[in-house]
Amino acid sequence: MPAHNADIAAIFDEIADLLELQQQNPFRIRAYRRAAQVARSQGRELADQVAAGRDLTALPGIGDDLAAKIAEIAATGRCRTLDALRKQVPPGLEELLHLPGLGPARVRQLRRELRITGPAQLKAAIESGRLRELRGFGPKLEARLGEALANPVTGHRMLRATAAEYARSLVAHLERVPGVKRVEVAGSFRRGRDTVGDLDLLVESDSGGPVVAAFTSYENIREVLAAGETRASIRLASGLQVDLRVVGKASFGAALHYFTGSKAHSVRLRRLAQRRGLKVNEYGVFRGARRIAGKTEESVYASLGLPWIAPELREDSGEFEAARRGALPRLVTREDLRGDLHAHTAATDGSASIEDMARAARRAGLEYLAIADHSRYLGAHRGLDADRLARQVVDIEALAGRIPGLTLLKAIEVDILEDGSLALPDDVLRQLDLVVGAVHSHFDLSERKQTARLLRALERPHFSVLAHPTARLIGERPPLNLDLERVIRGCAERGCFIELNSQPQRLDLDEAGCRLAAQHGVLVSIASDAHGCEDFALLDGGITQARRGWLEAGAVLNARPLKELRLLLQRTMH
DNA sequence: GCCGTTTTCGGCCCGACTGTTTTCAGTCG
Repeated sequence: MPAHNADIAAIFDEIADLLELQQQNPFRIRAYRRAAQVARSQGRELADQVAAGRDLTALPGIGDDLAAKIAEIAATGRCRTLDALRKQVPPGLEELLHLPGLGPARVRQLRRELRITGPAQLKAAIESGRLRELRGFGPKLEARLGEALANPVTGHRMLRATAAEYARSLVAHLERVPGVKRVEVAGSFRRGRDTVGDLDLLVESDSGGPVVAAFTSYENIREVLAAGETRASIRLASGLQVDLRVVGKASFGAALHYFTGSKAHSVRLRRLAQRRGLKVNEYGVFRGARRIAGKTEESVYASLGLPWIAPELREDSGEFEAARRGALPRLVTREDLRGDLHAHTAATDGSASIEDMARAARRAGLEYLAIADHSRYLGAHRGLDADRLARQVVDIEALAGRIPGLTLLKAIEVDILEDGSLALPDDVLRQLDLVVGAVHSHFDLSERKQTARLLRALERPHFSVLAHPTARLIGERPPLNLDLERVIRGCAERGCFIELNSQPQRLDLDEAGCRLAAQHGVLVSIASDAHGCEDFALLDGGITQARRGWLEAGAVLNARPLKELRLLLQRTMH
């Protein structure tokens, strides 16, 4: 089985955990953690890069040793270093390491003094009262560990769109506190990740006390995890953890930068500063005791000779190198979008008429809209067959010119069947402006079969855009077993396009897929997949994801003017 | 284990909060 980047990352993270338990050189441990991060953020499969003979030591944080380990994992799916470590460390210790409040030092202490090597023994030690006799373990830690053992970590991440609702009301709550001048959501939310593990709120105020007090007395709190002068953490009833920091005006930019992260990006920035004899912390950039920057993020970057880097790019996955070369992308914005190539109506599972959807699209600032309702396929209710599609085409044509500033395009979201054929015949598809193809069944084929299925679909005479390419539903359904790079190459060869579906649960392509598409010159259709008039707002989420994937307007199909779009689509409809 | 406009060895990001201490180690972000 070929090793994917996520597999490589998991192996490096586990090596780091095990080395930590053995109290090895912390910088060696950090190197493995960094490598895991780098592997995860790669757009292209490392295994493919190895096969293509690429020198992996060109990647940040990857030297001769780690490059060799990546090659080993790519070739064998295993890593001898990890295999050896696993023999030296009892398997339960790693589980203990992931409990809140336990780090390597305490896990080693548990093993040394109580012979505890796993969760079950820890539980027994708590129940027998032996745990609290250990130096450094008191009643609070005991209670916290007992809790964690009783309720195994959900570790669940929340959809960004869901977290946004909590963020909105928390921000409004804090903005009402006297003395608060500014509130920003930082963290992975600001970086635009599709899911967030927690919310990080940053407040500008001269005194932290009242802000912390207001924060920790917010309504839906399950528990206050920590509360100091300038910092506090709460857990909401929903389980969402929210962290607060309060800083003064002179530090706001530095703090916003620091709490936006990512950690890898921040660490990299601090190292750059260090080499220049500067120190960066959340209060500013310092030369000795003198603050030389920090009021704005721009000032922080500028003090290091760098242009401001957009939050979506801050993953230490090439943005520093690009910034130094003056080659940062001009990321696509919502204003760049001229149309939307995937929307539904009440004819299938949408809620509005063609005309209402068209007017809503116009209100959302779009110039063209493709009506792409579902085709009928096995088991689907109300999908369009050839006759109903023909009638819808007539309806769409009847609206031509009736909605000022908006052009309707005739399309279909046609099912890709198990064998790669499409659910409607060629002579029906031919009458449309574009064909959007999608997988809605047979999600569990092998990688070989699934890849072949999609490649066959792309080869159909009428096929324009591959919709939600991996069919993932975040937190519900994993992505298809797919050689995505092979499929993207297929799109390039065939002149087809690939979709970034903006539904919050899909956001499919992901950021790595976006980078792959751009590398292969395949234009991305950022689509709302709207099922109602309000759904064009979802395009914002798609744009955020596209920005995380380094996409510029030139790489986005529906940023093209209508005339140009028509030419591109015609080539897919011969 | 990585890395270099202070280079091939000697460094490696930084601070707040907690719990348990009695001056601080460990954890966390």
